[in-house]
Amino acid sequence: MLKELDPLLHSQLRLGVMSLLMNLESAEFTYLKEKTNSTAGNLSVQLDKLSEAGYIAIEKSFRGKKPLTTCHVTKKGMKAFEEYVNTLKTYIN
Amino acid sequence: MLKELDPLLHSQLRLGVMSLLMNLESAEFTYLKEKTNSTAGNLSVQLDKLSEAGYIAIEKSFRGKKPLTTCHVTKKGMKAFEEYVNTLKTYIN
DNA sequence: ATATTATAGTTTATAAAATAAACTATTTTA
DNA sequence: TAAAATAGTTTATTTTATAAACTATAATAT
Repeated sequence: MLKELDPLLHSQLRLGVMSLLMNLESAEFTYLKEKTNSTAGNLSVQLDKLSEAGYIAIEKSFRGKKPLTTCHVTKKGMKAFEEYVNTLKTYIN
Repeated sequence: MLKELDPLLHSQLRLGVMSLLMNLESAEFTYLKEKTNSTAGNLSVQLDKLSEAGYIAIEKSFRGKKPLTTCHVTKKGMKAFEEYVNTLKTYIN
C-alpha cells in the first residue's frame, strides 16, 4: 500500500519554493517568483499556505520605501520536506 | 528556473498507478484500487486520464461473467514517467 | 424463489486546489 | 503631473481531485 504524499508539498509551486529554500539561508519574494516562474498572486497564496503550516517563516520589511518579503524554511519545514522526499522515493524507485 | 512537472503525473493517485505499473507486466483494476487505497470512482477517472494521454492502455474483458479491467503502461508512459522522475530529482536533490 | 449483499466498475456532482485577474500602495520615469 | 513600474494582496475563476450516486451482474441468505 502506497503511503500518502504530504499534500502541502505535493504541489508544483510549493514544492519548488521549498526546494529553493532548502538550499538557501533565505530568499526574497521576487527571487522566488523569478525562479519558479510564477505570478505574484499565485506565489503569495502558496507562500501563505506554507507559512500557515509552519513550513516556512515570512518576514515583511522595507528596502528603502518598497516592501520586502523574505522567507526561510523552518525546522518543521525541513523535516516535512525530507519525509516527503523519502515517501516520494517509494513511488519513483 | 525550475522545470515544469508533467501535471498528468504530478498527482498522487496517477503517480501511484504509474509507479505500480512501471514494475508490473500489467495490473487489474481491483489490484490498483487496493494498492493505492483509492475509491473505485476516483481510480476509474484517473485511469481514463492516463489512458487519454496514451500513458497506459486499458483492456476491458470478462472473468467469468464479471467485468475485468486490466492496465499496462505504454512506451510513451514509460518515457513520460522517466522524464518526470528526472525533473523531480532537480527539485529534491 | 426472491430479497439482500457483494463485486466491478462508470457517471455525475461536489469539494478542494491552483491559478490568474483585478486591485492597493508606493515609486520611478517620461 | 501623468504614465508606467515595483511589490505585493485579495478575490474571482478555472481546473482538478474526490466521493456519492448509479448501473449491471453475481453470489448468498431467507
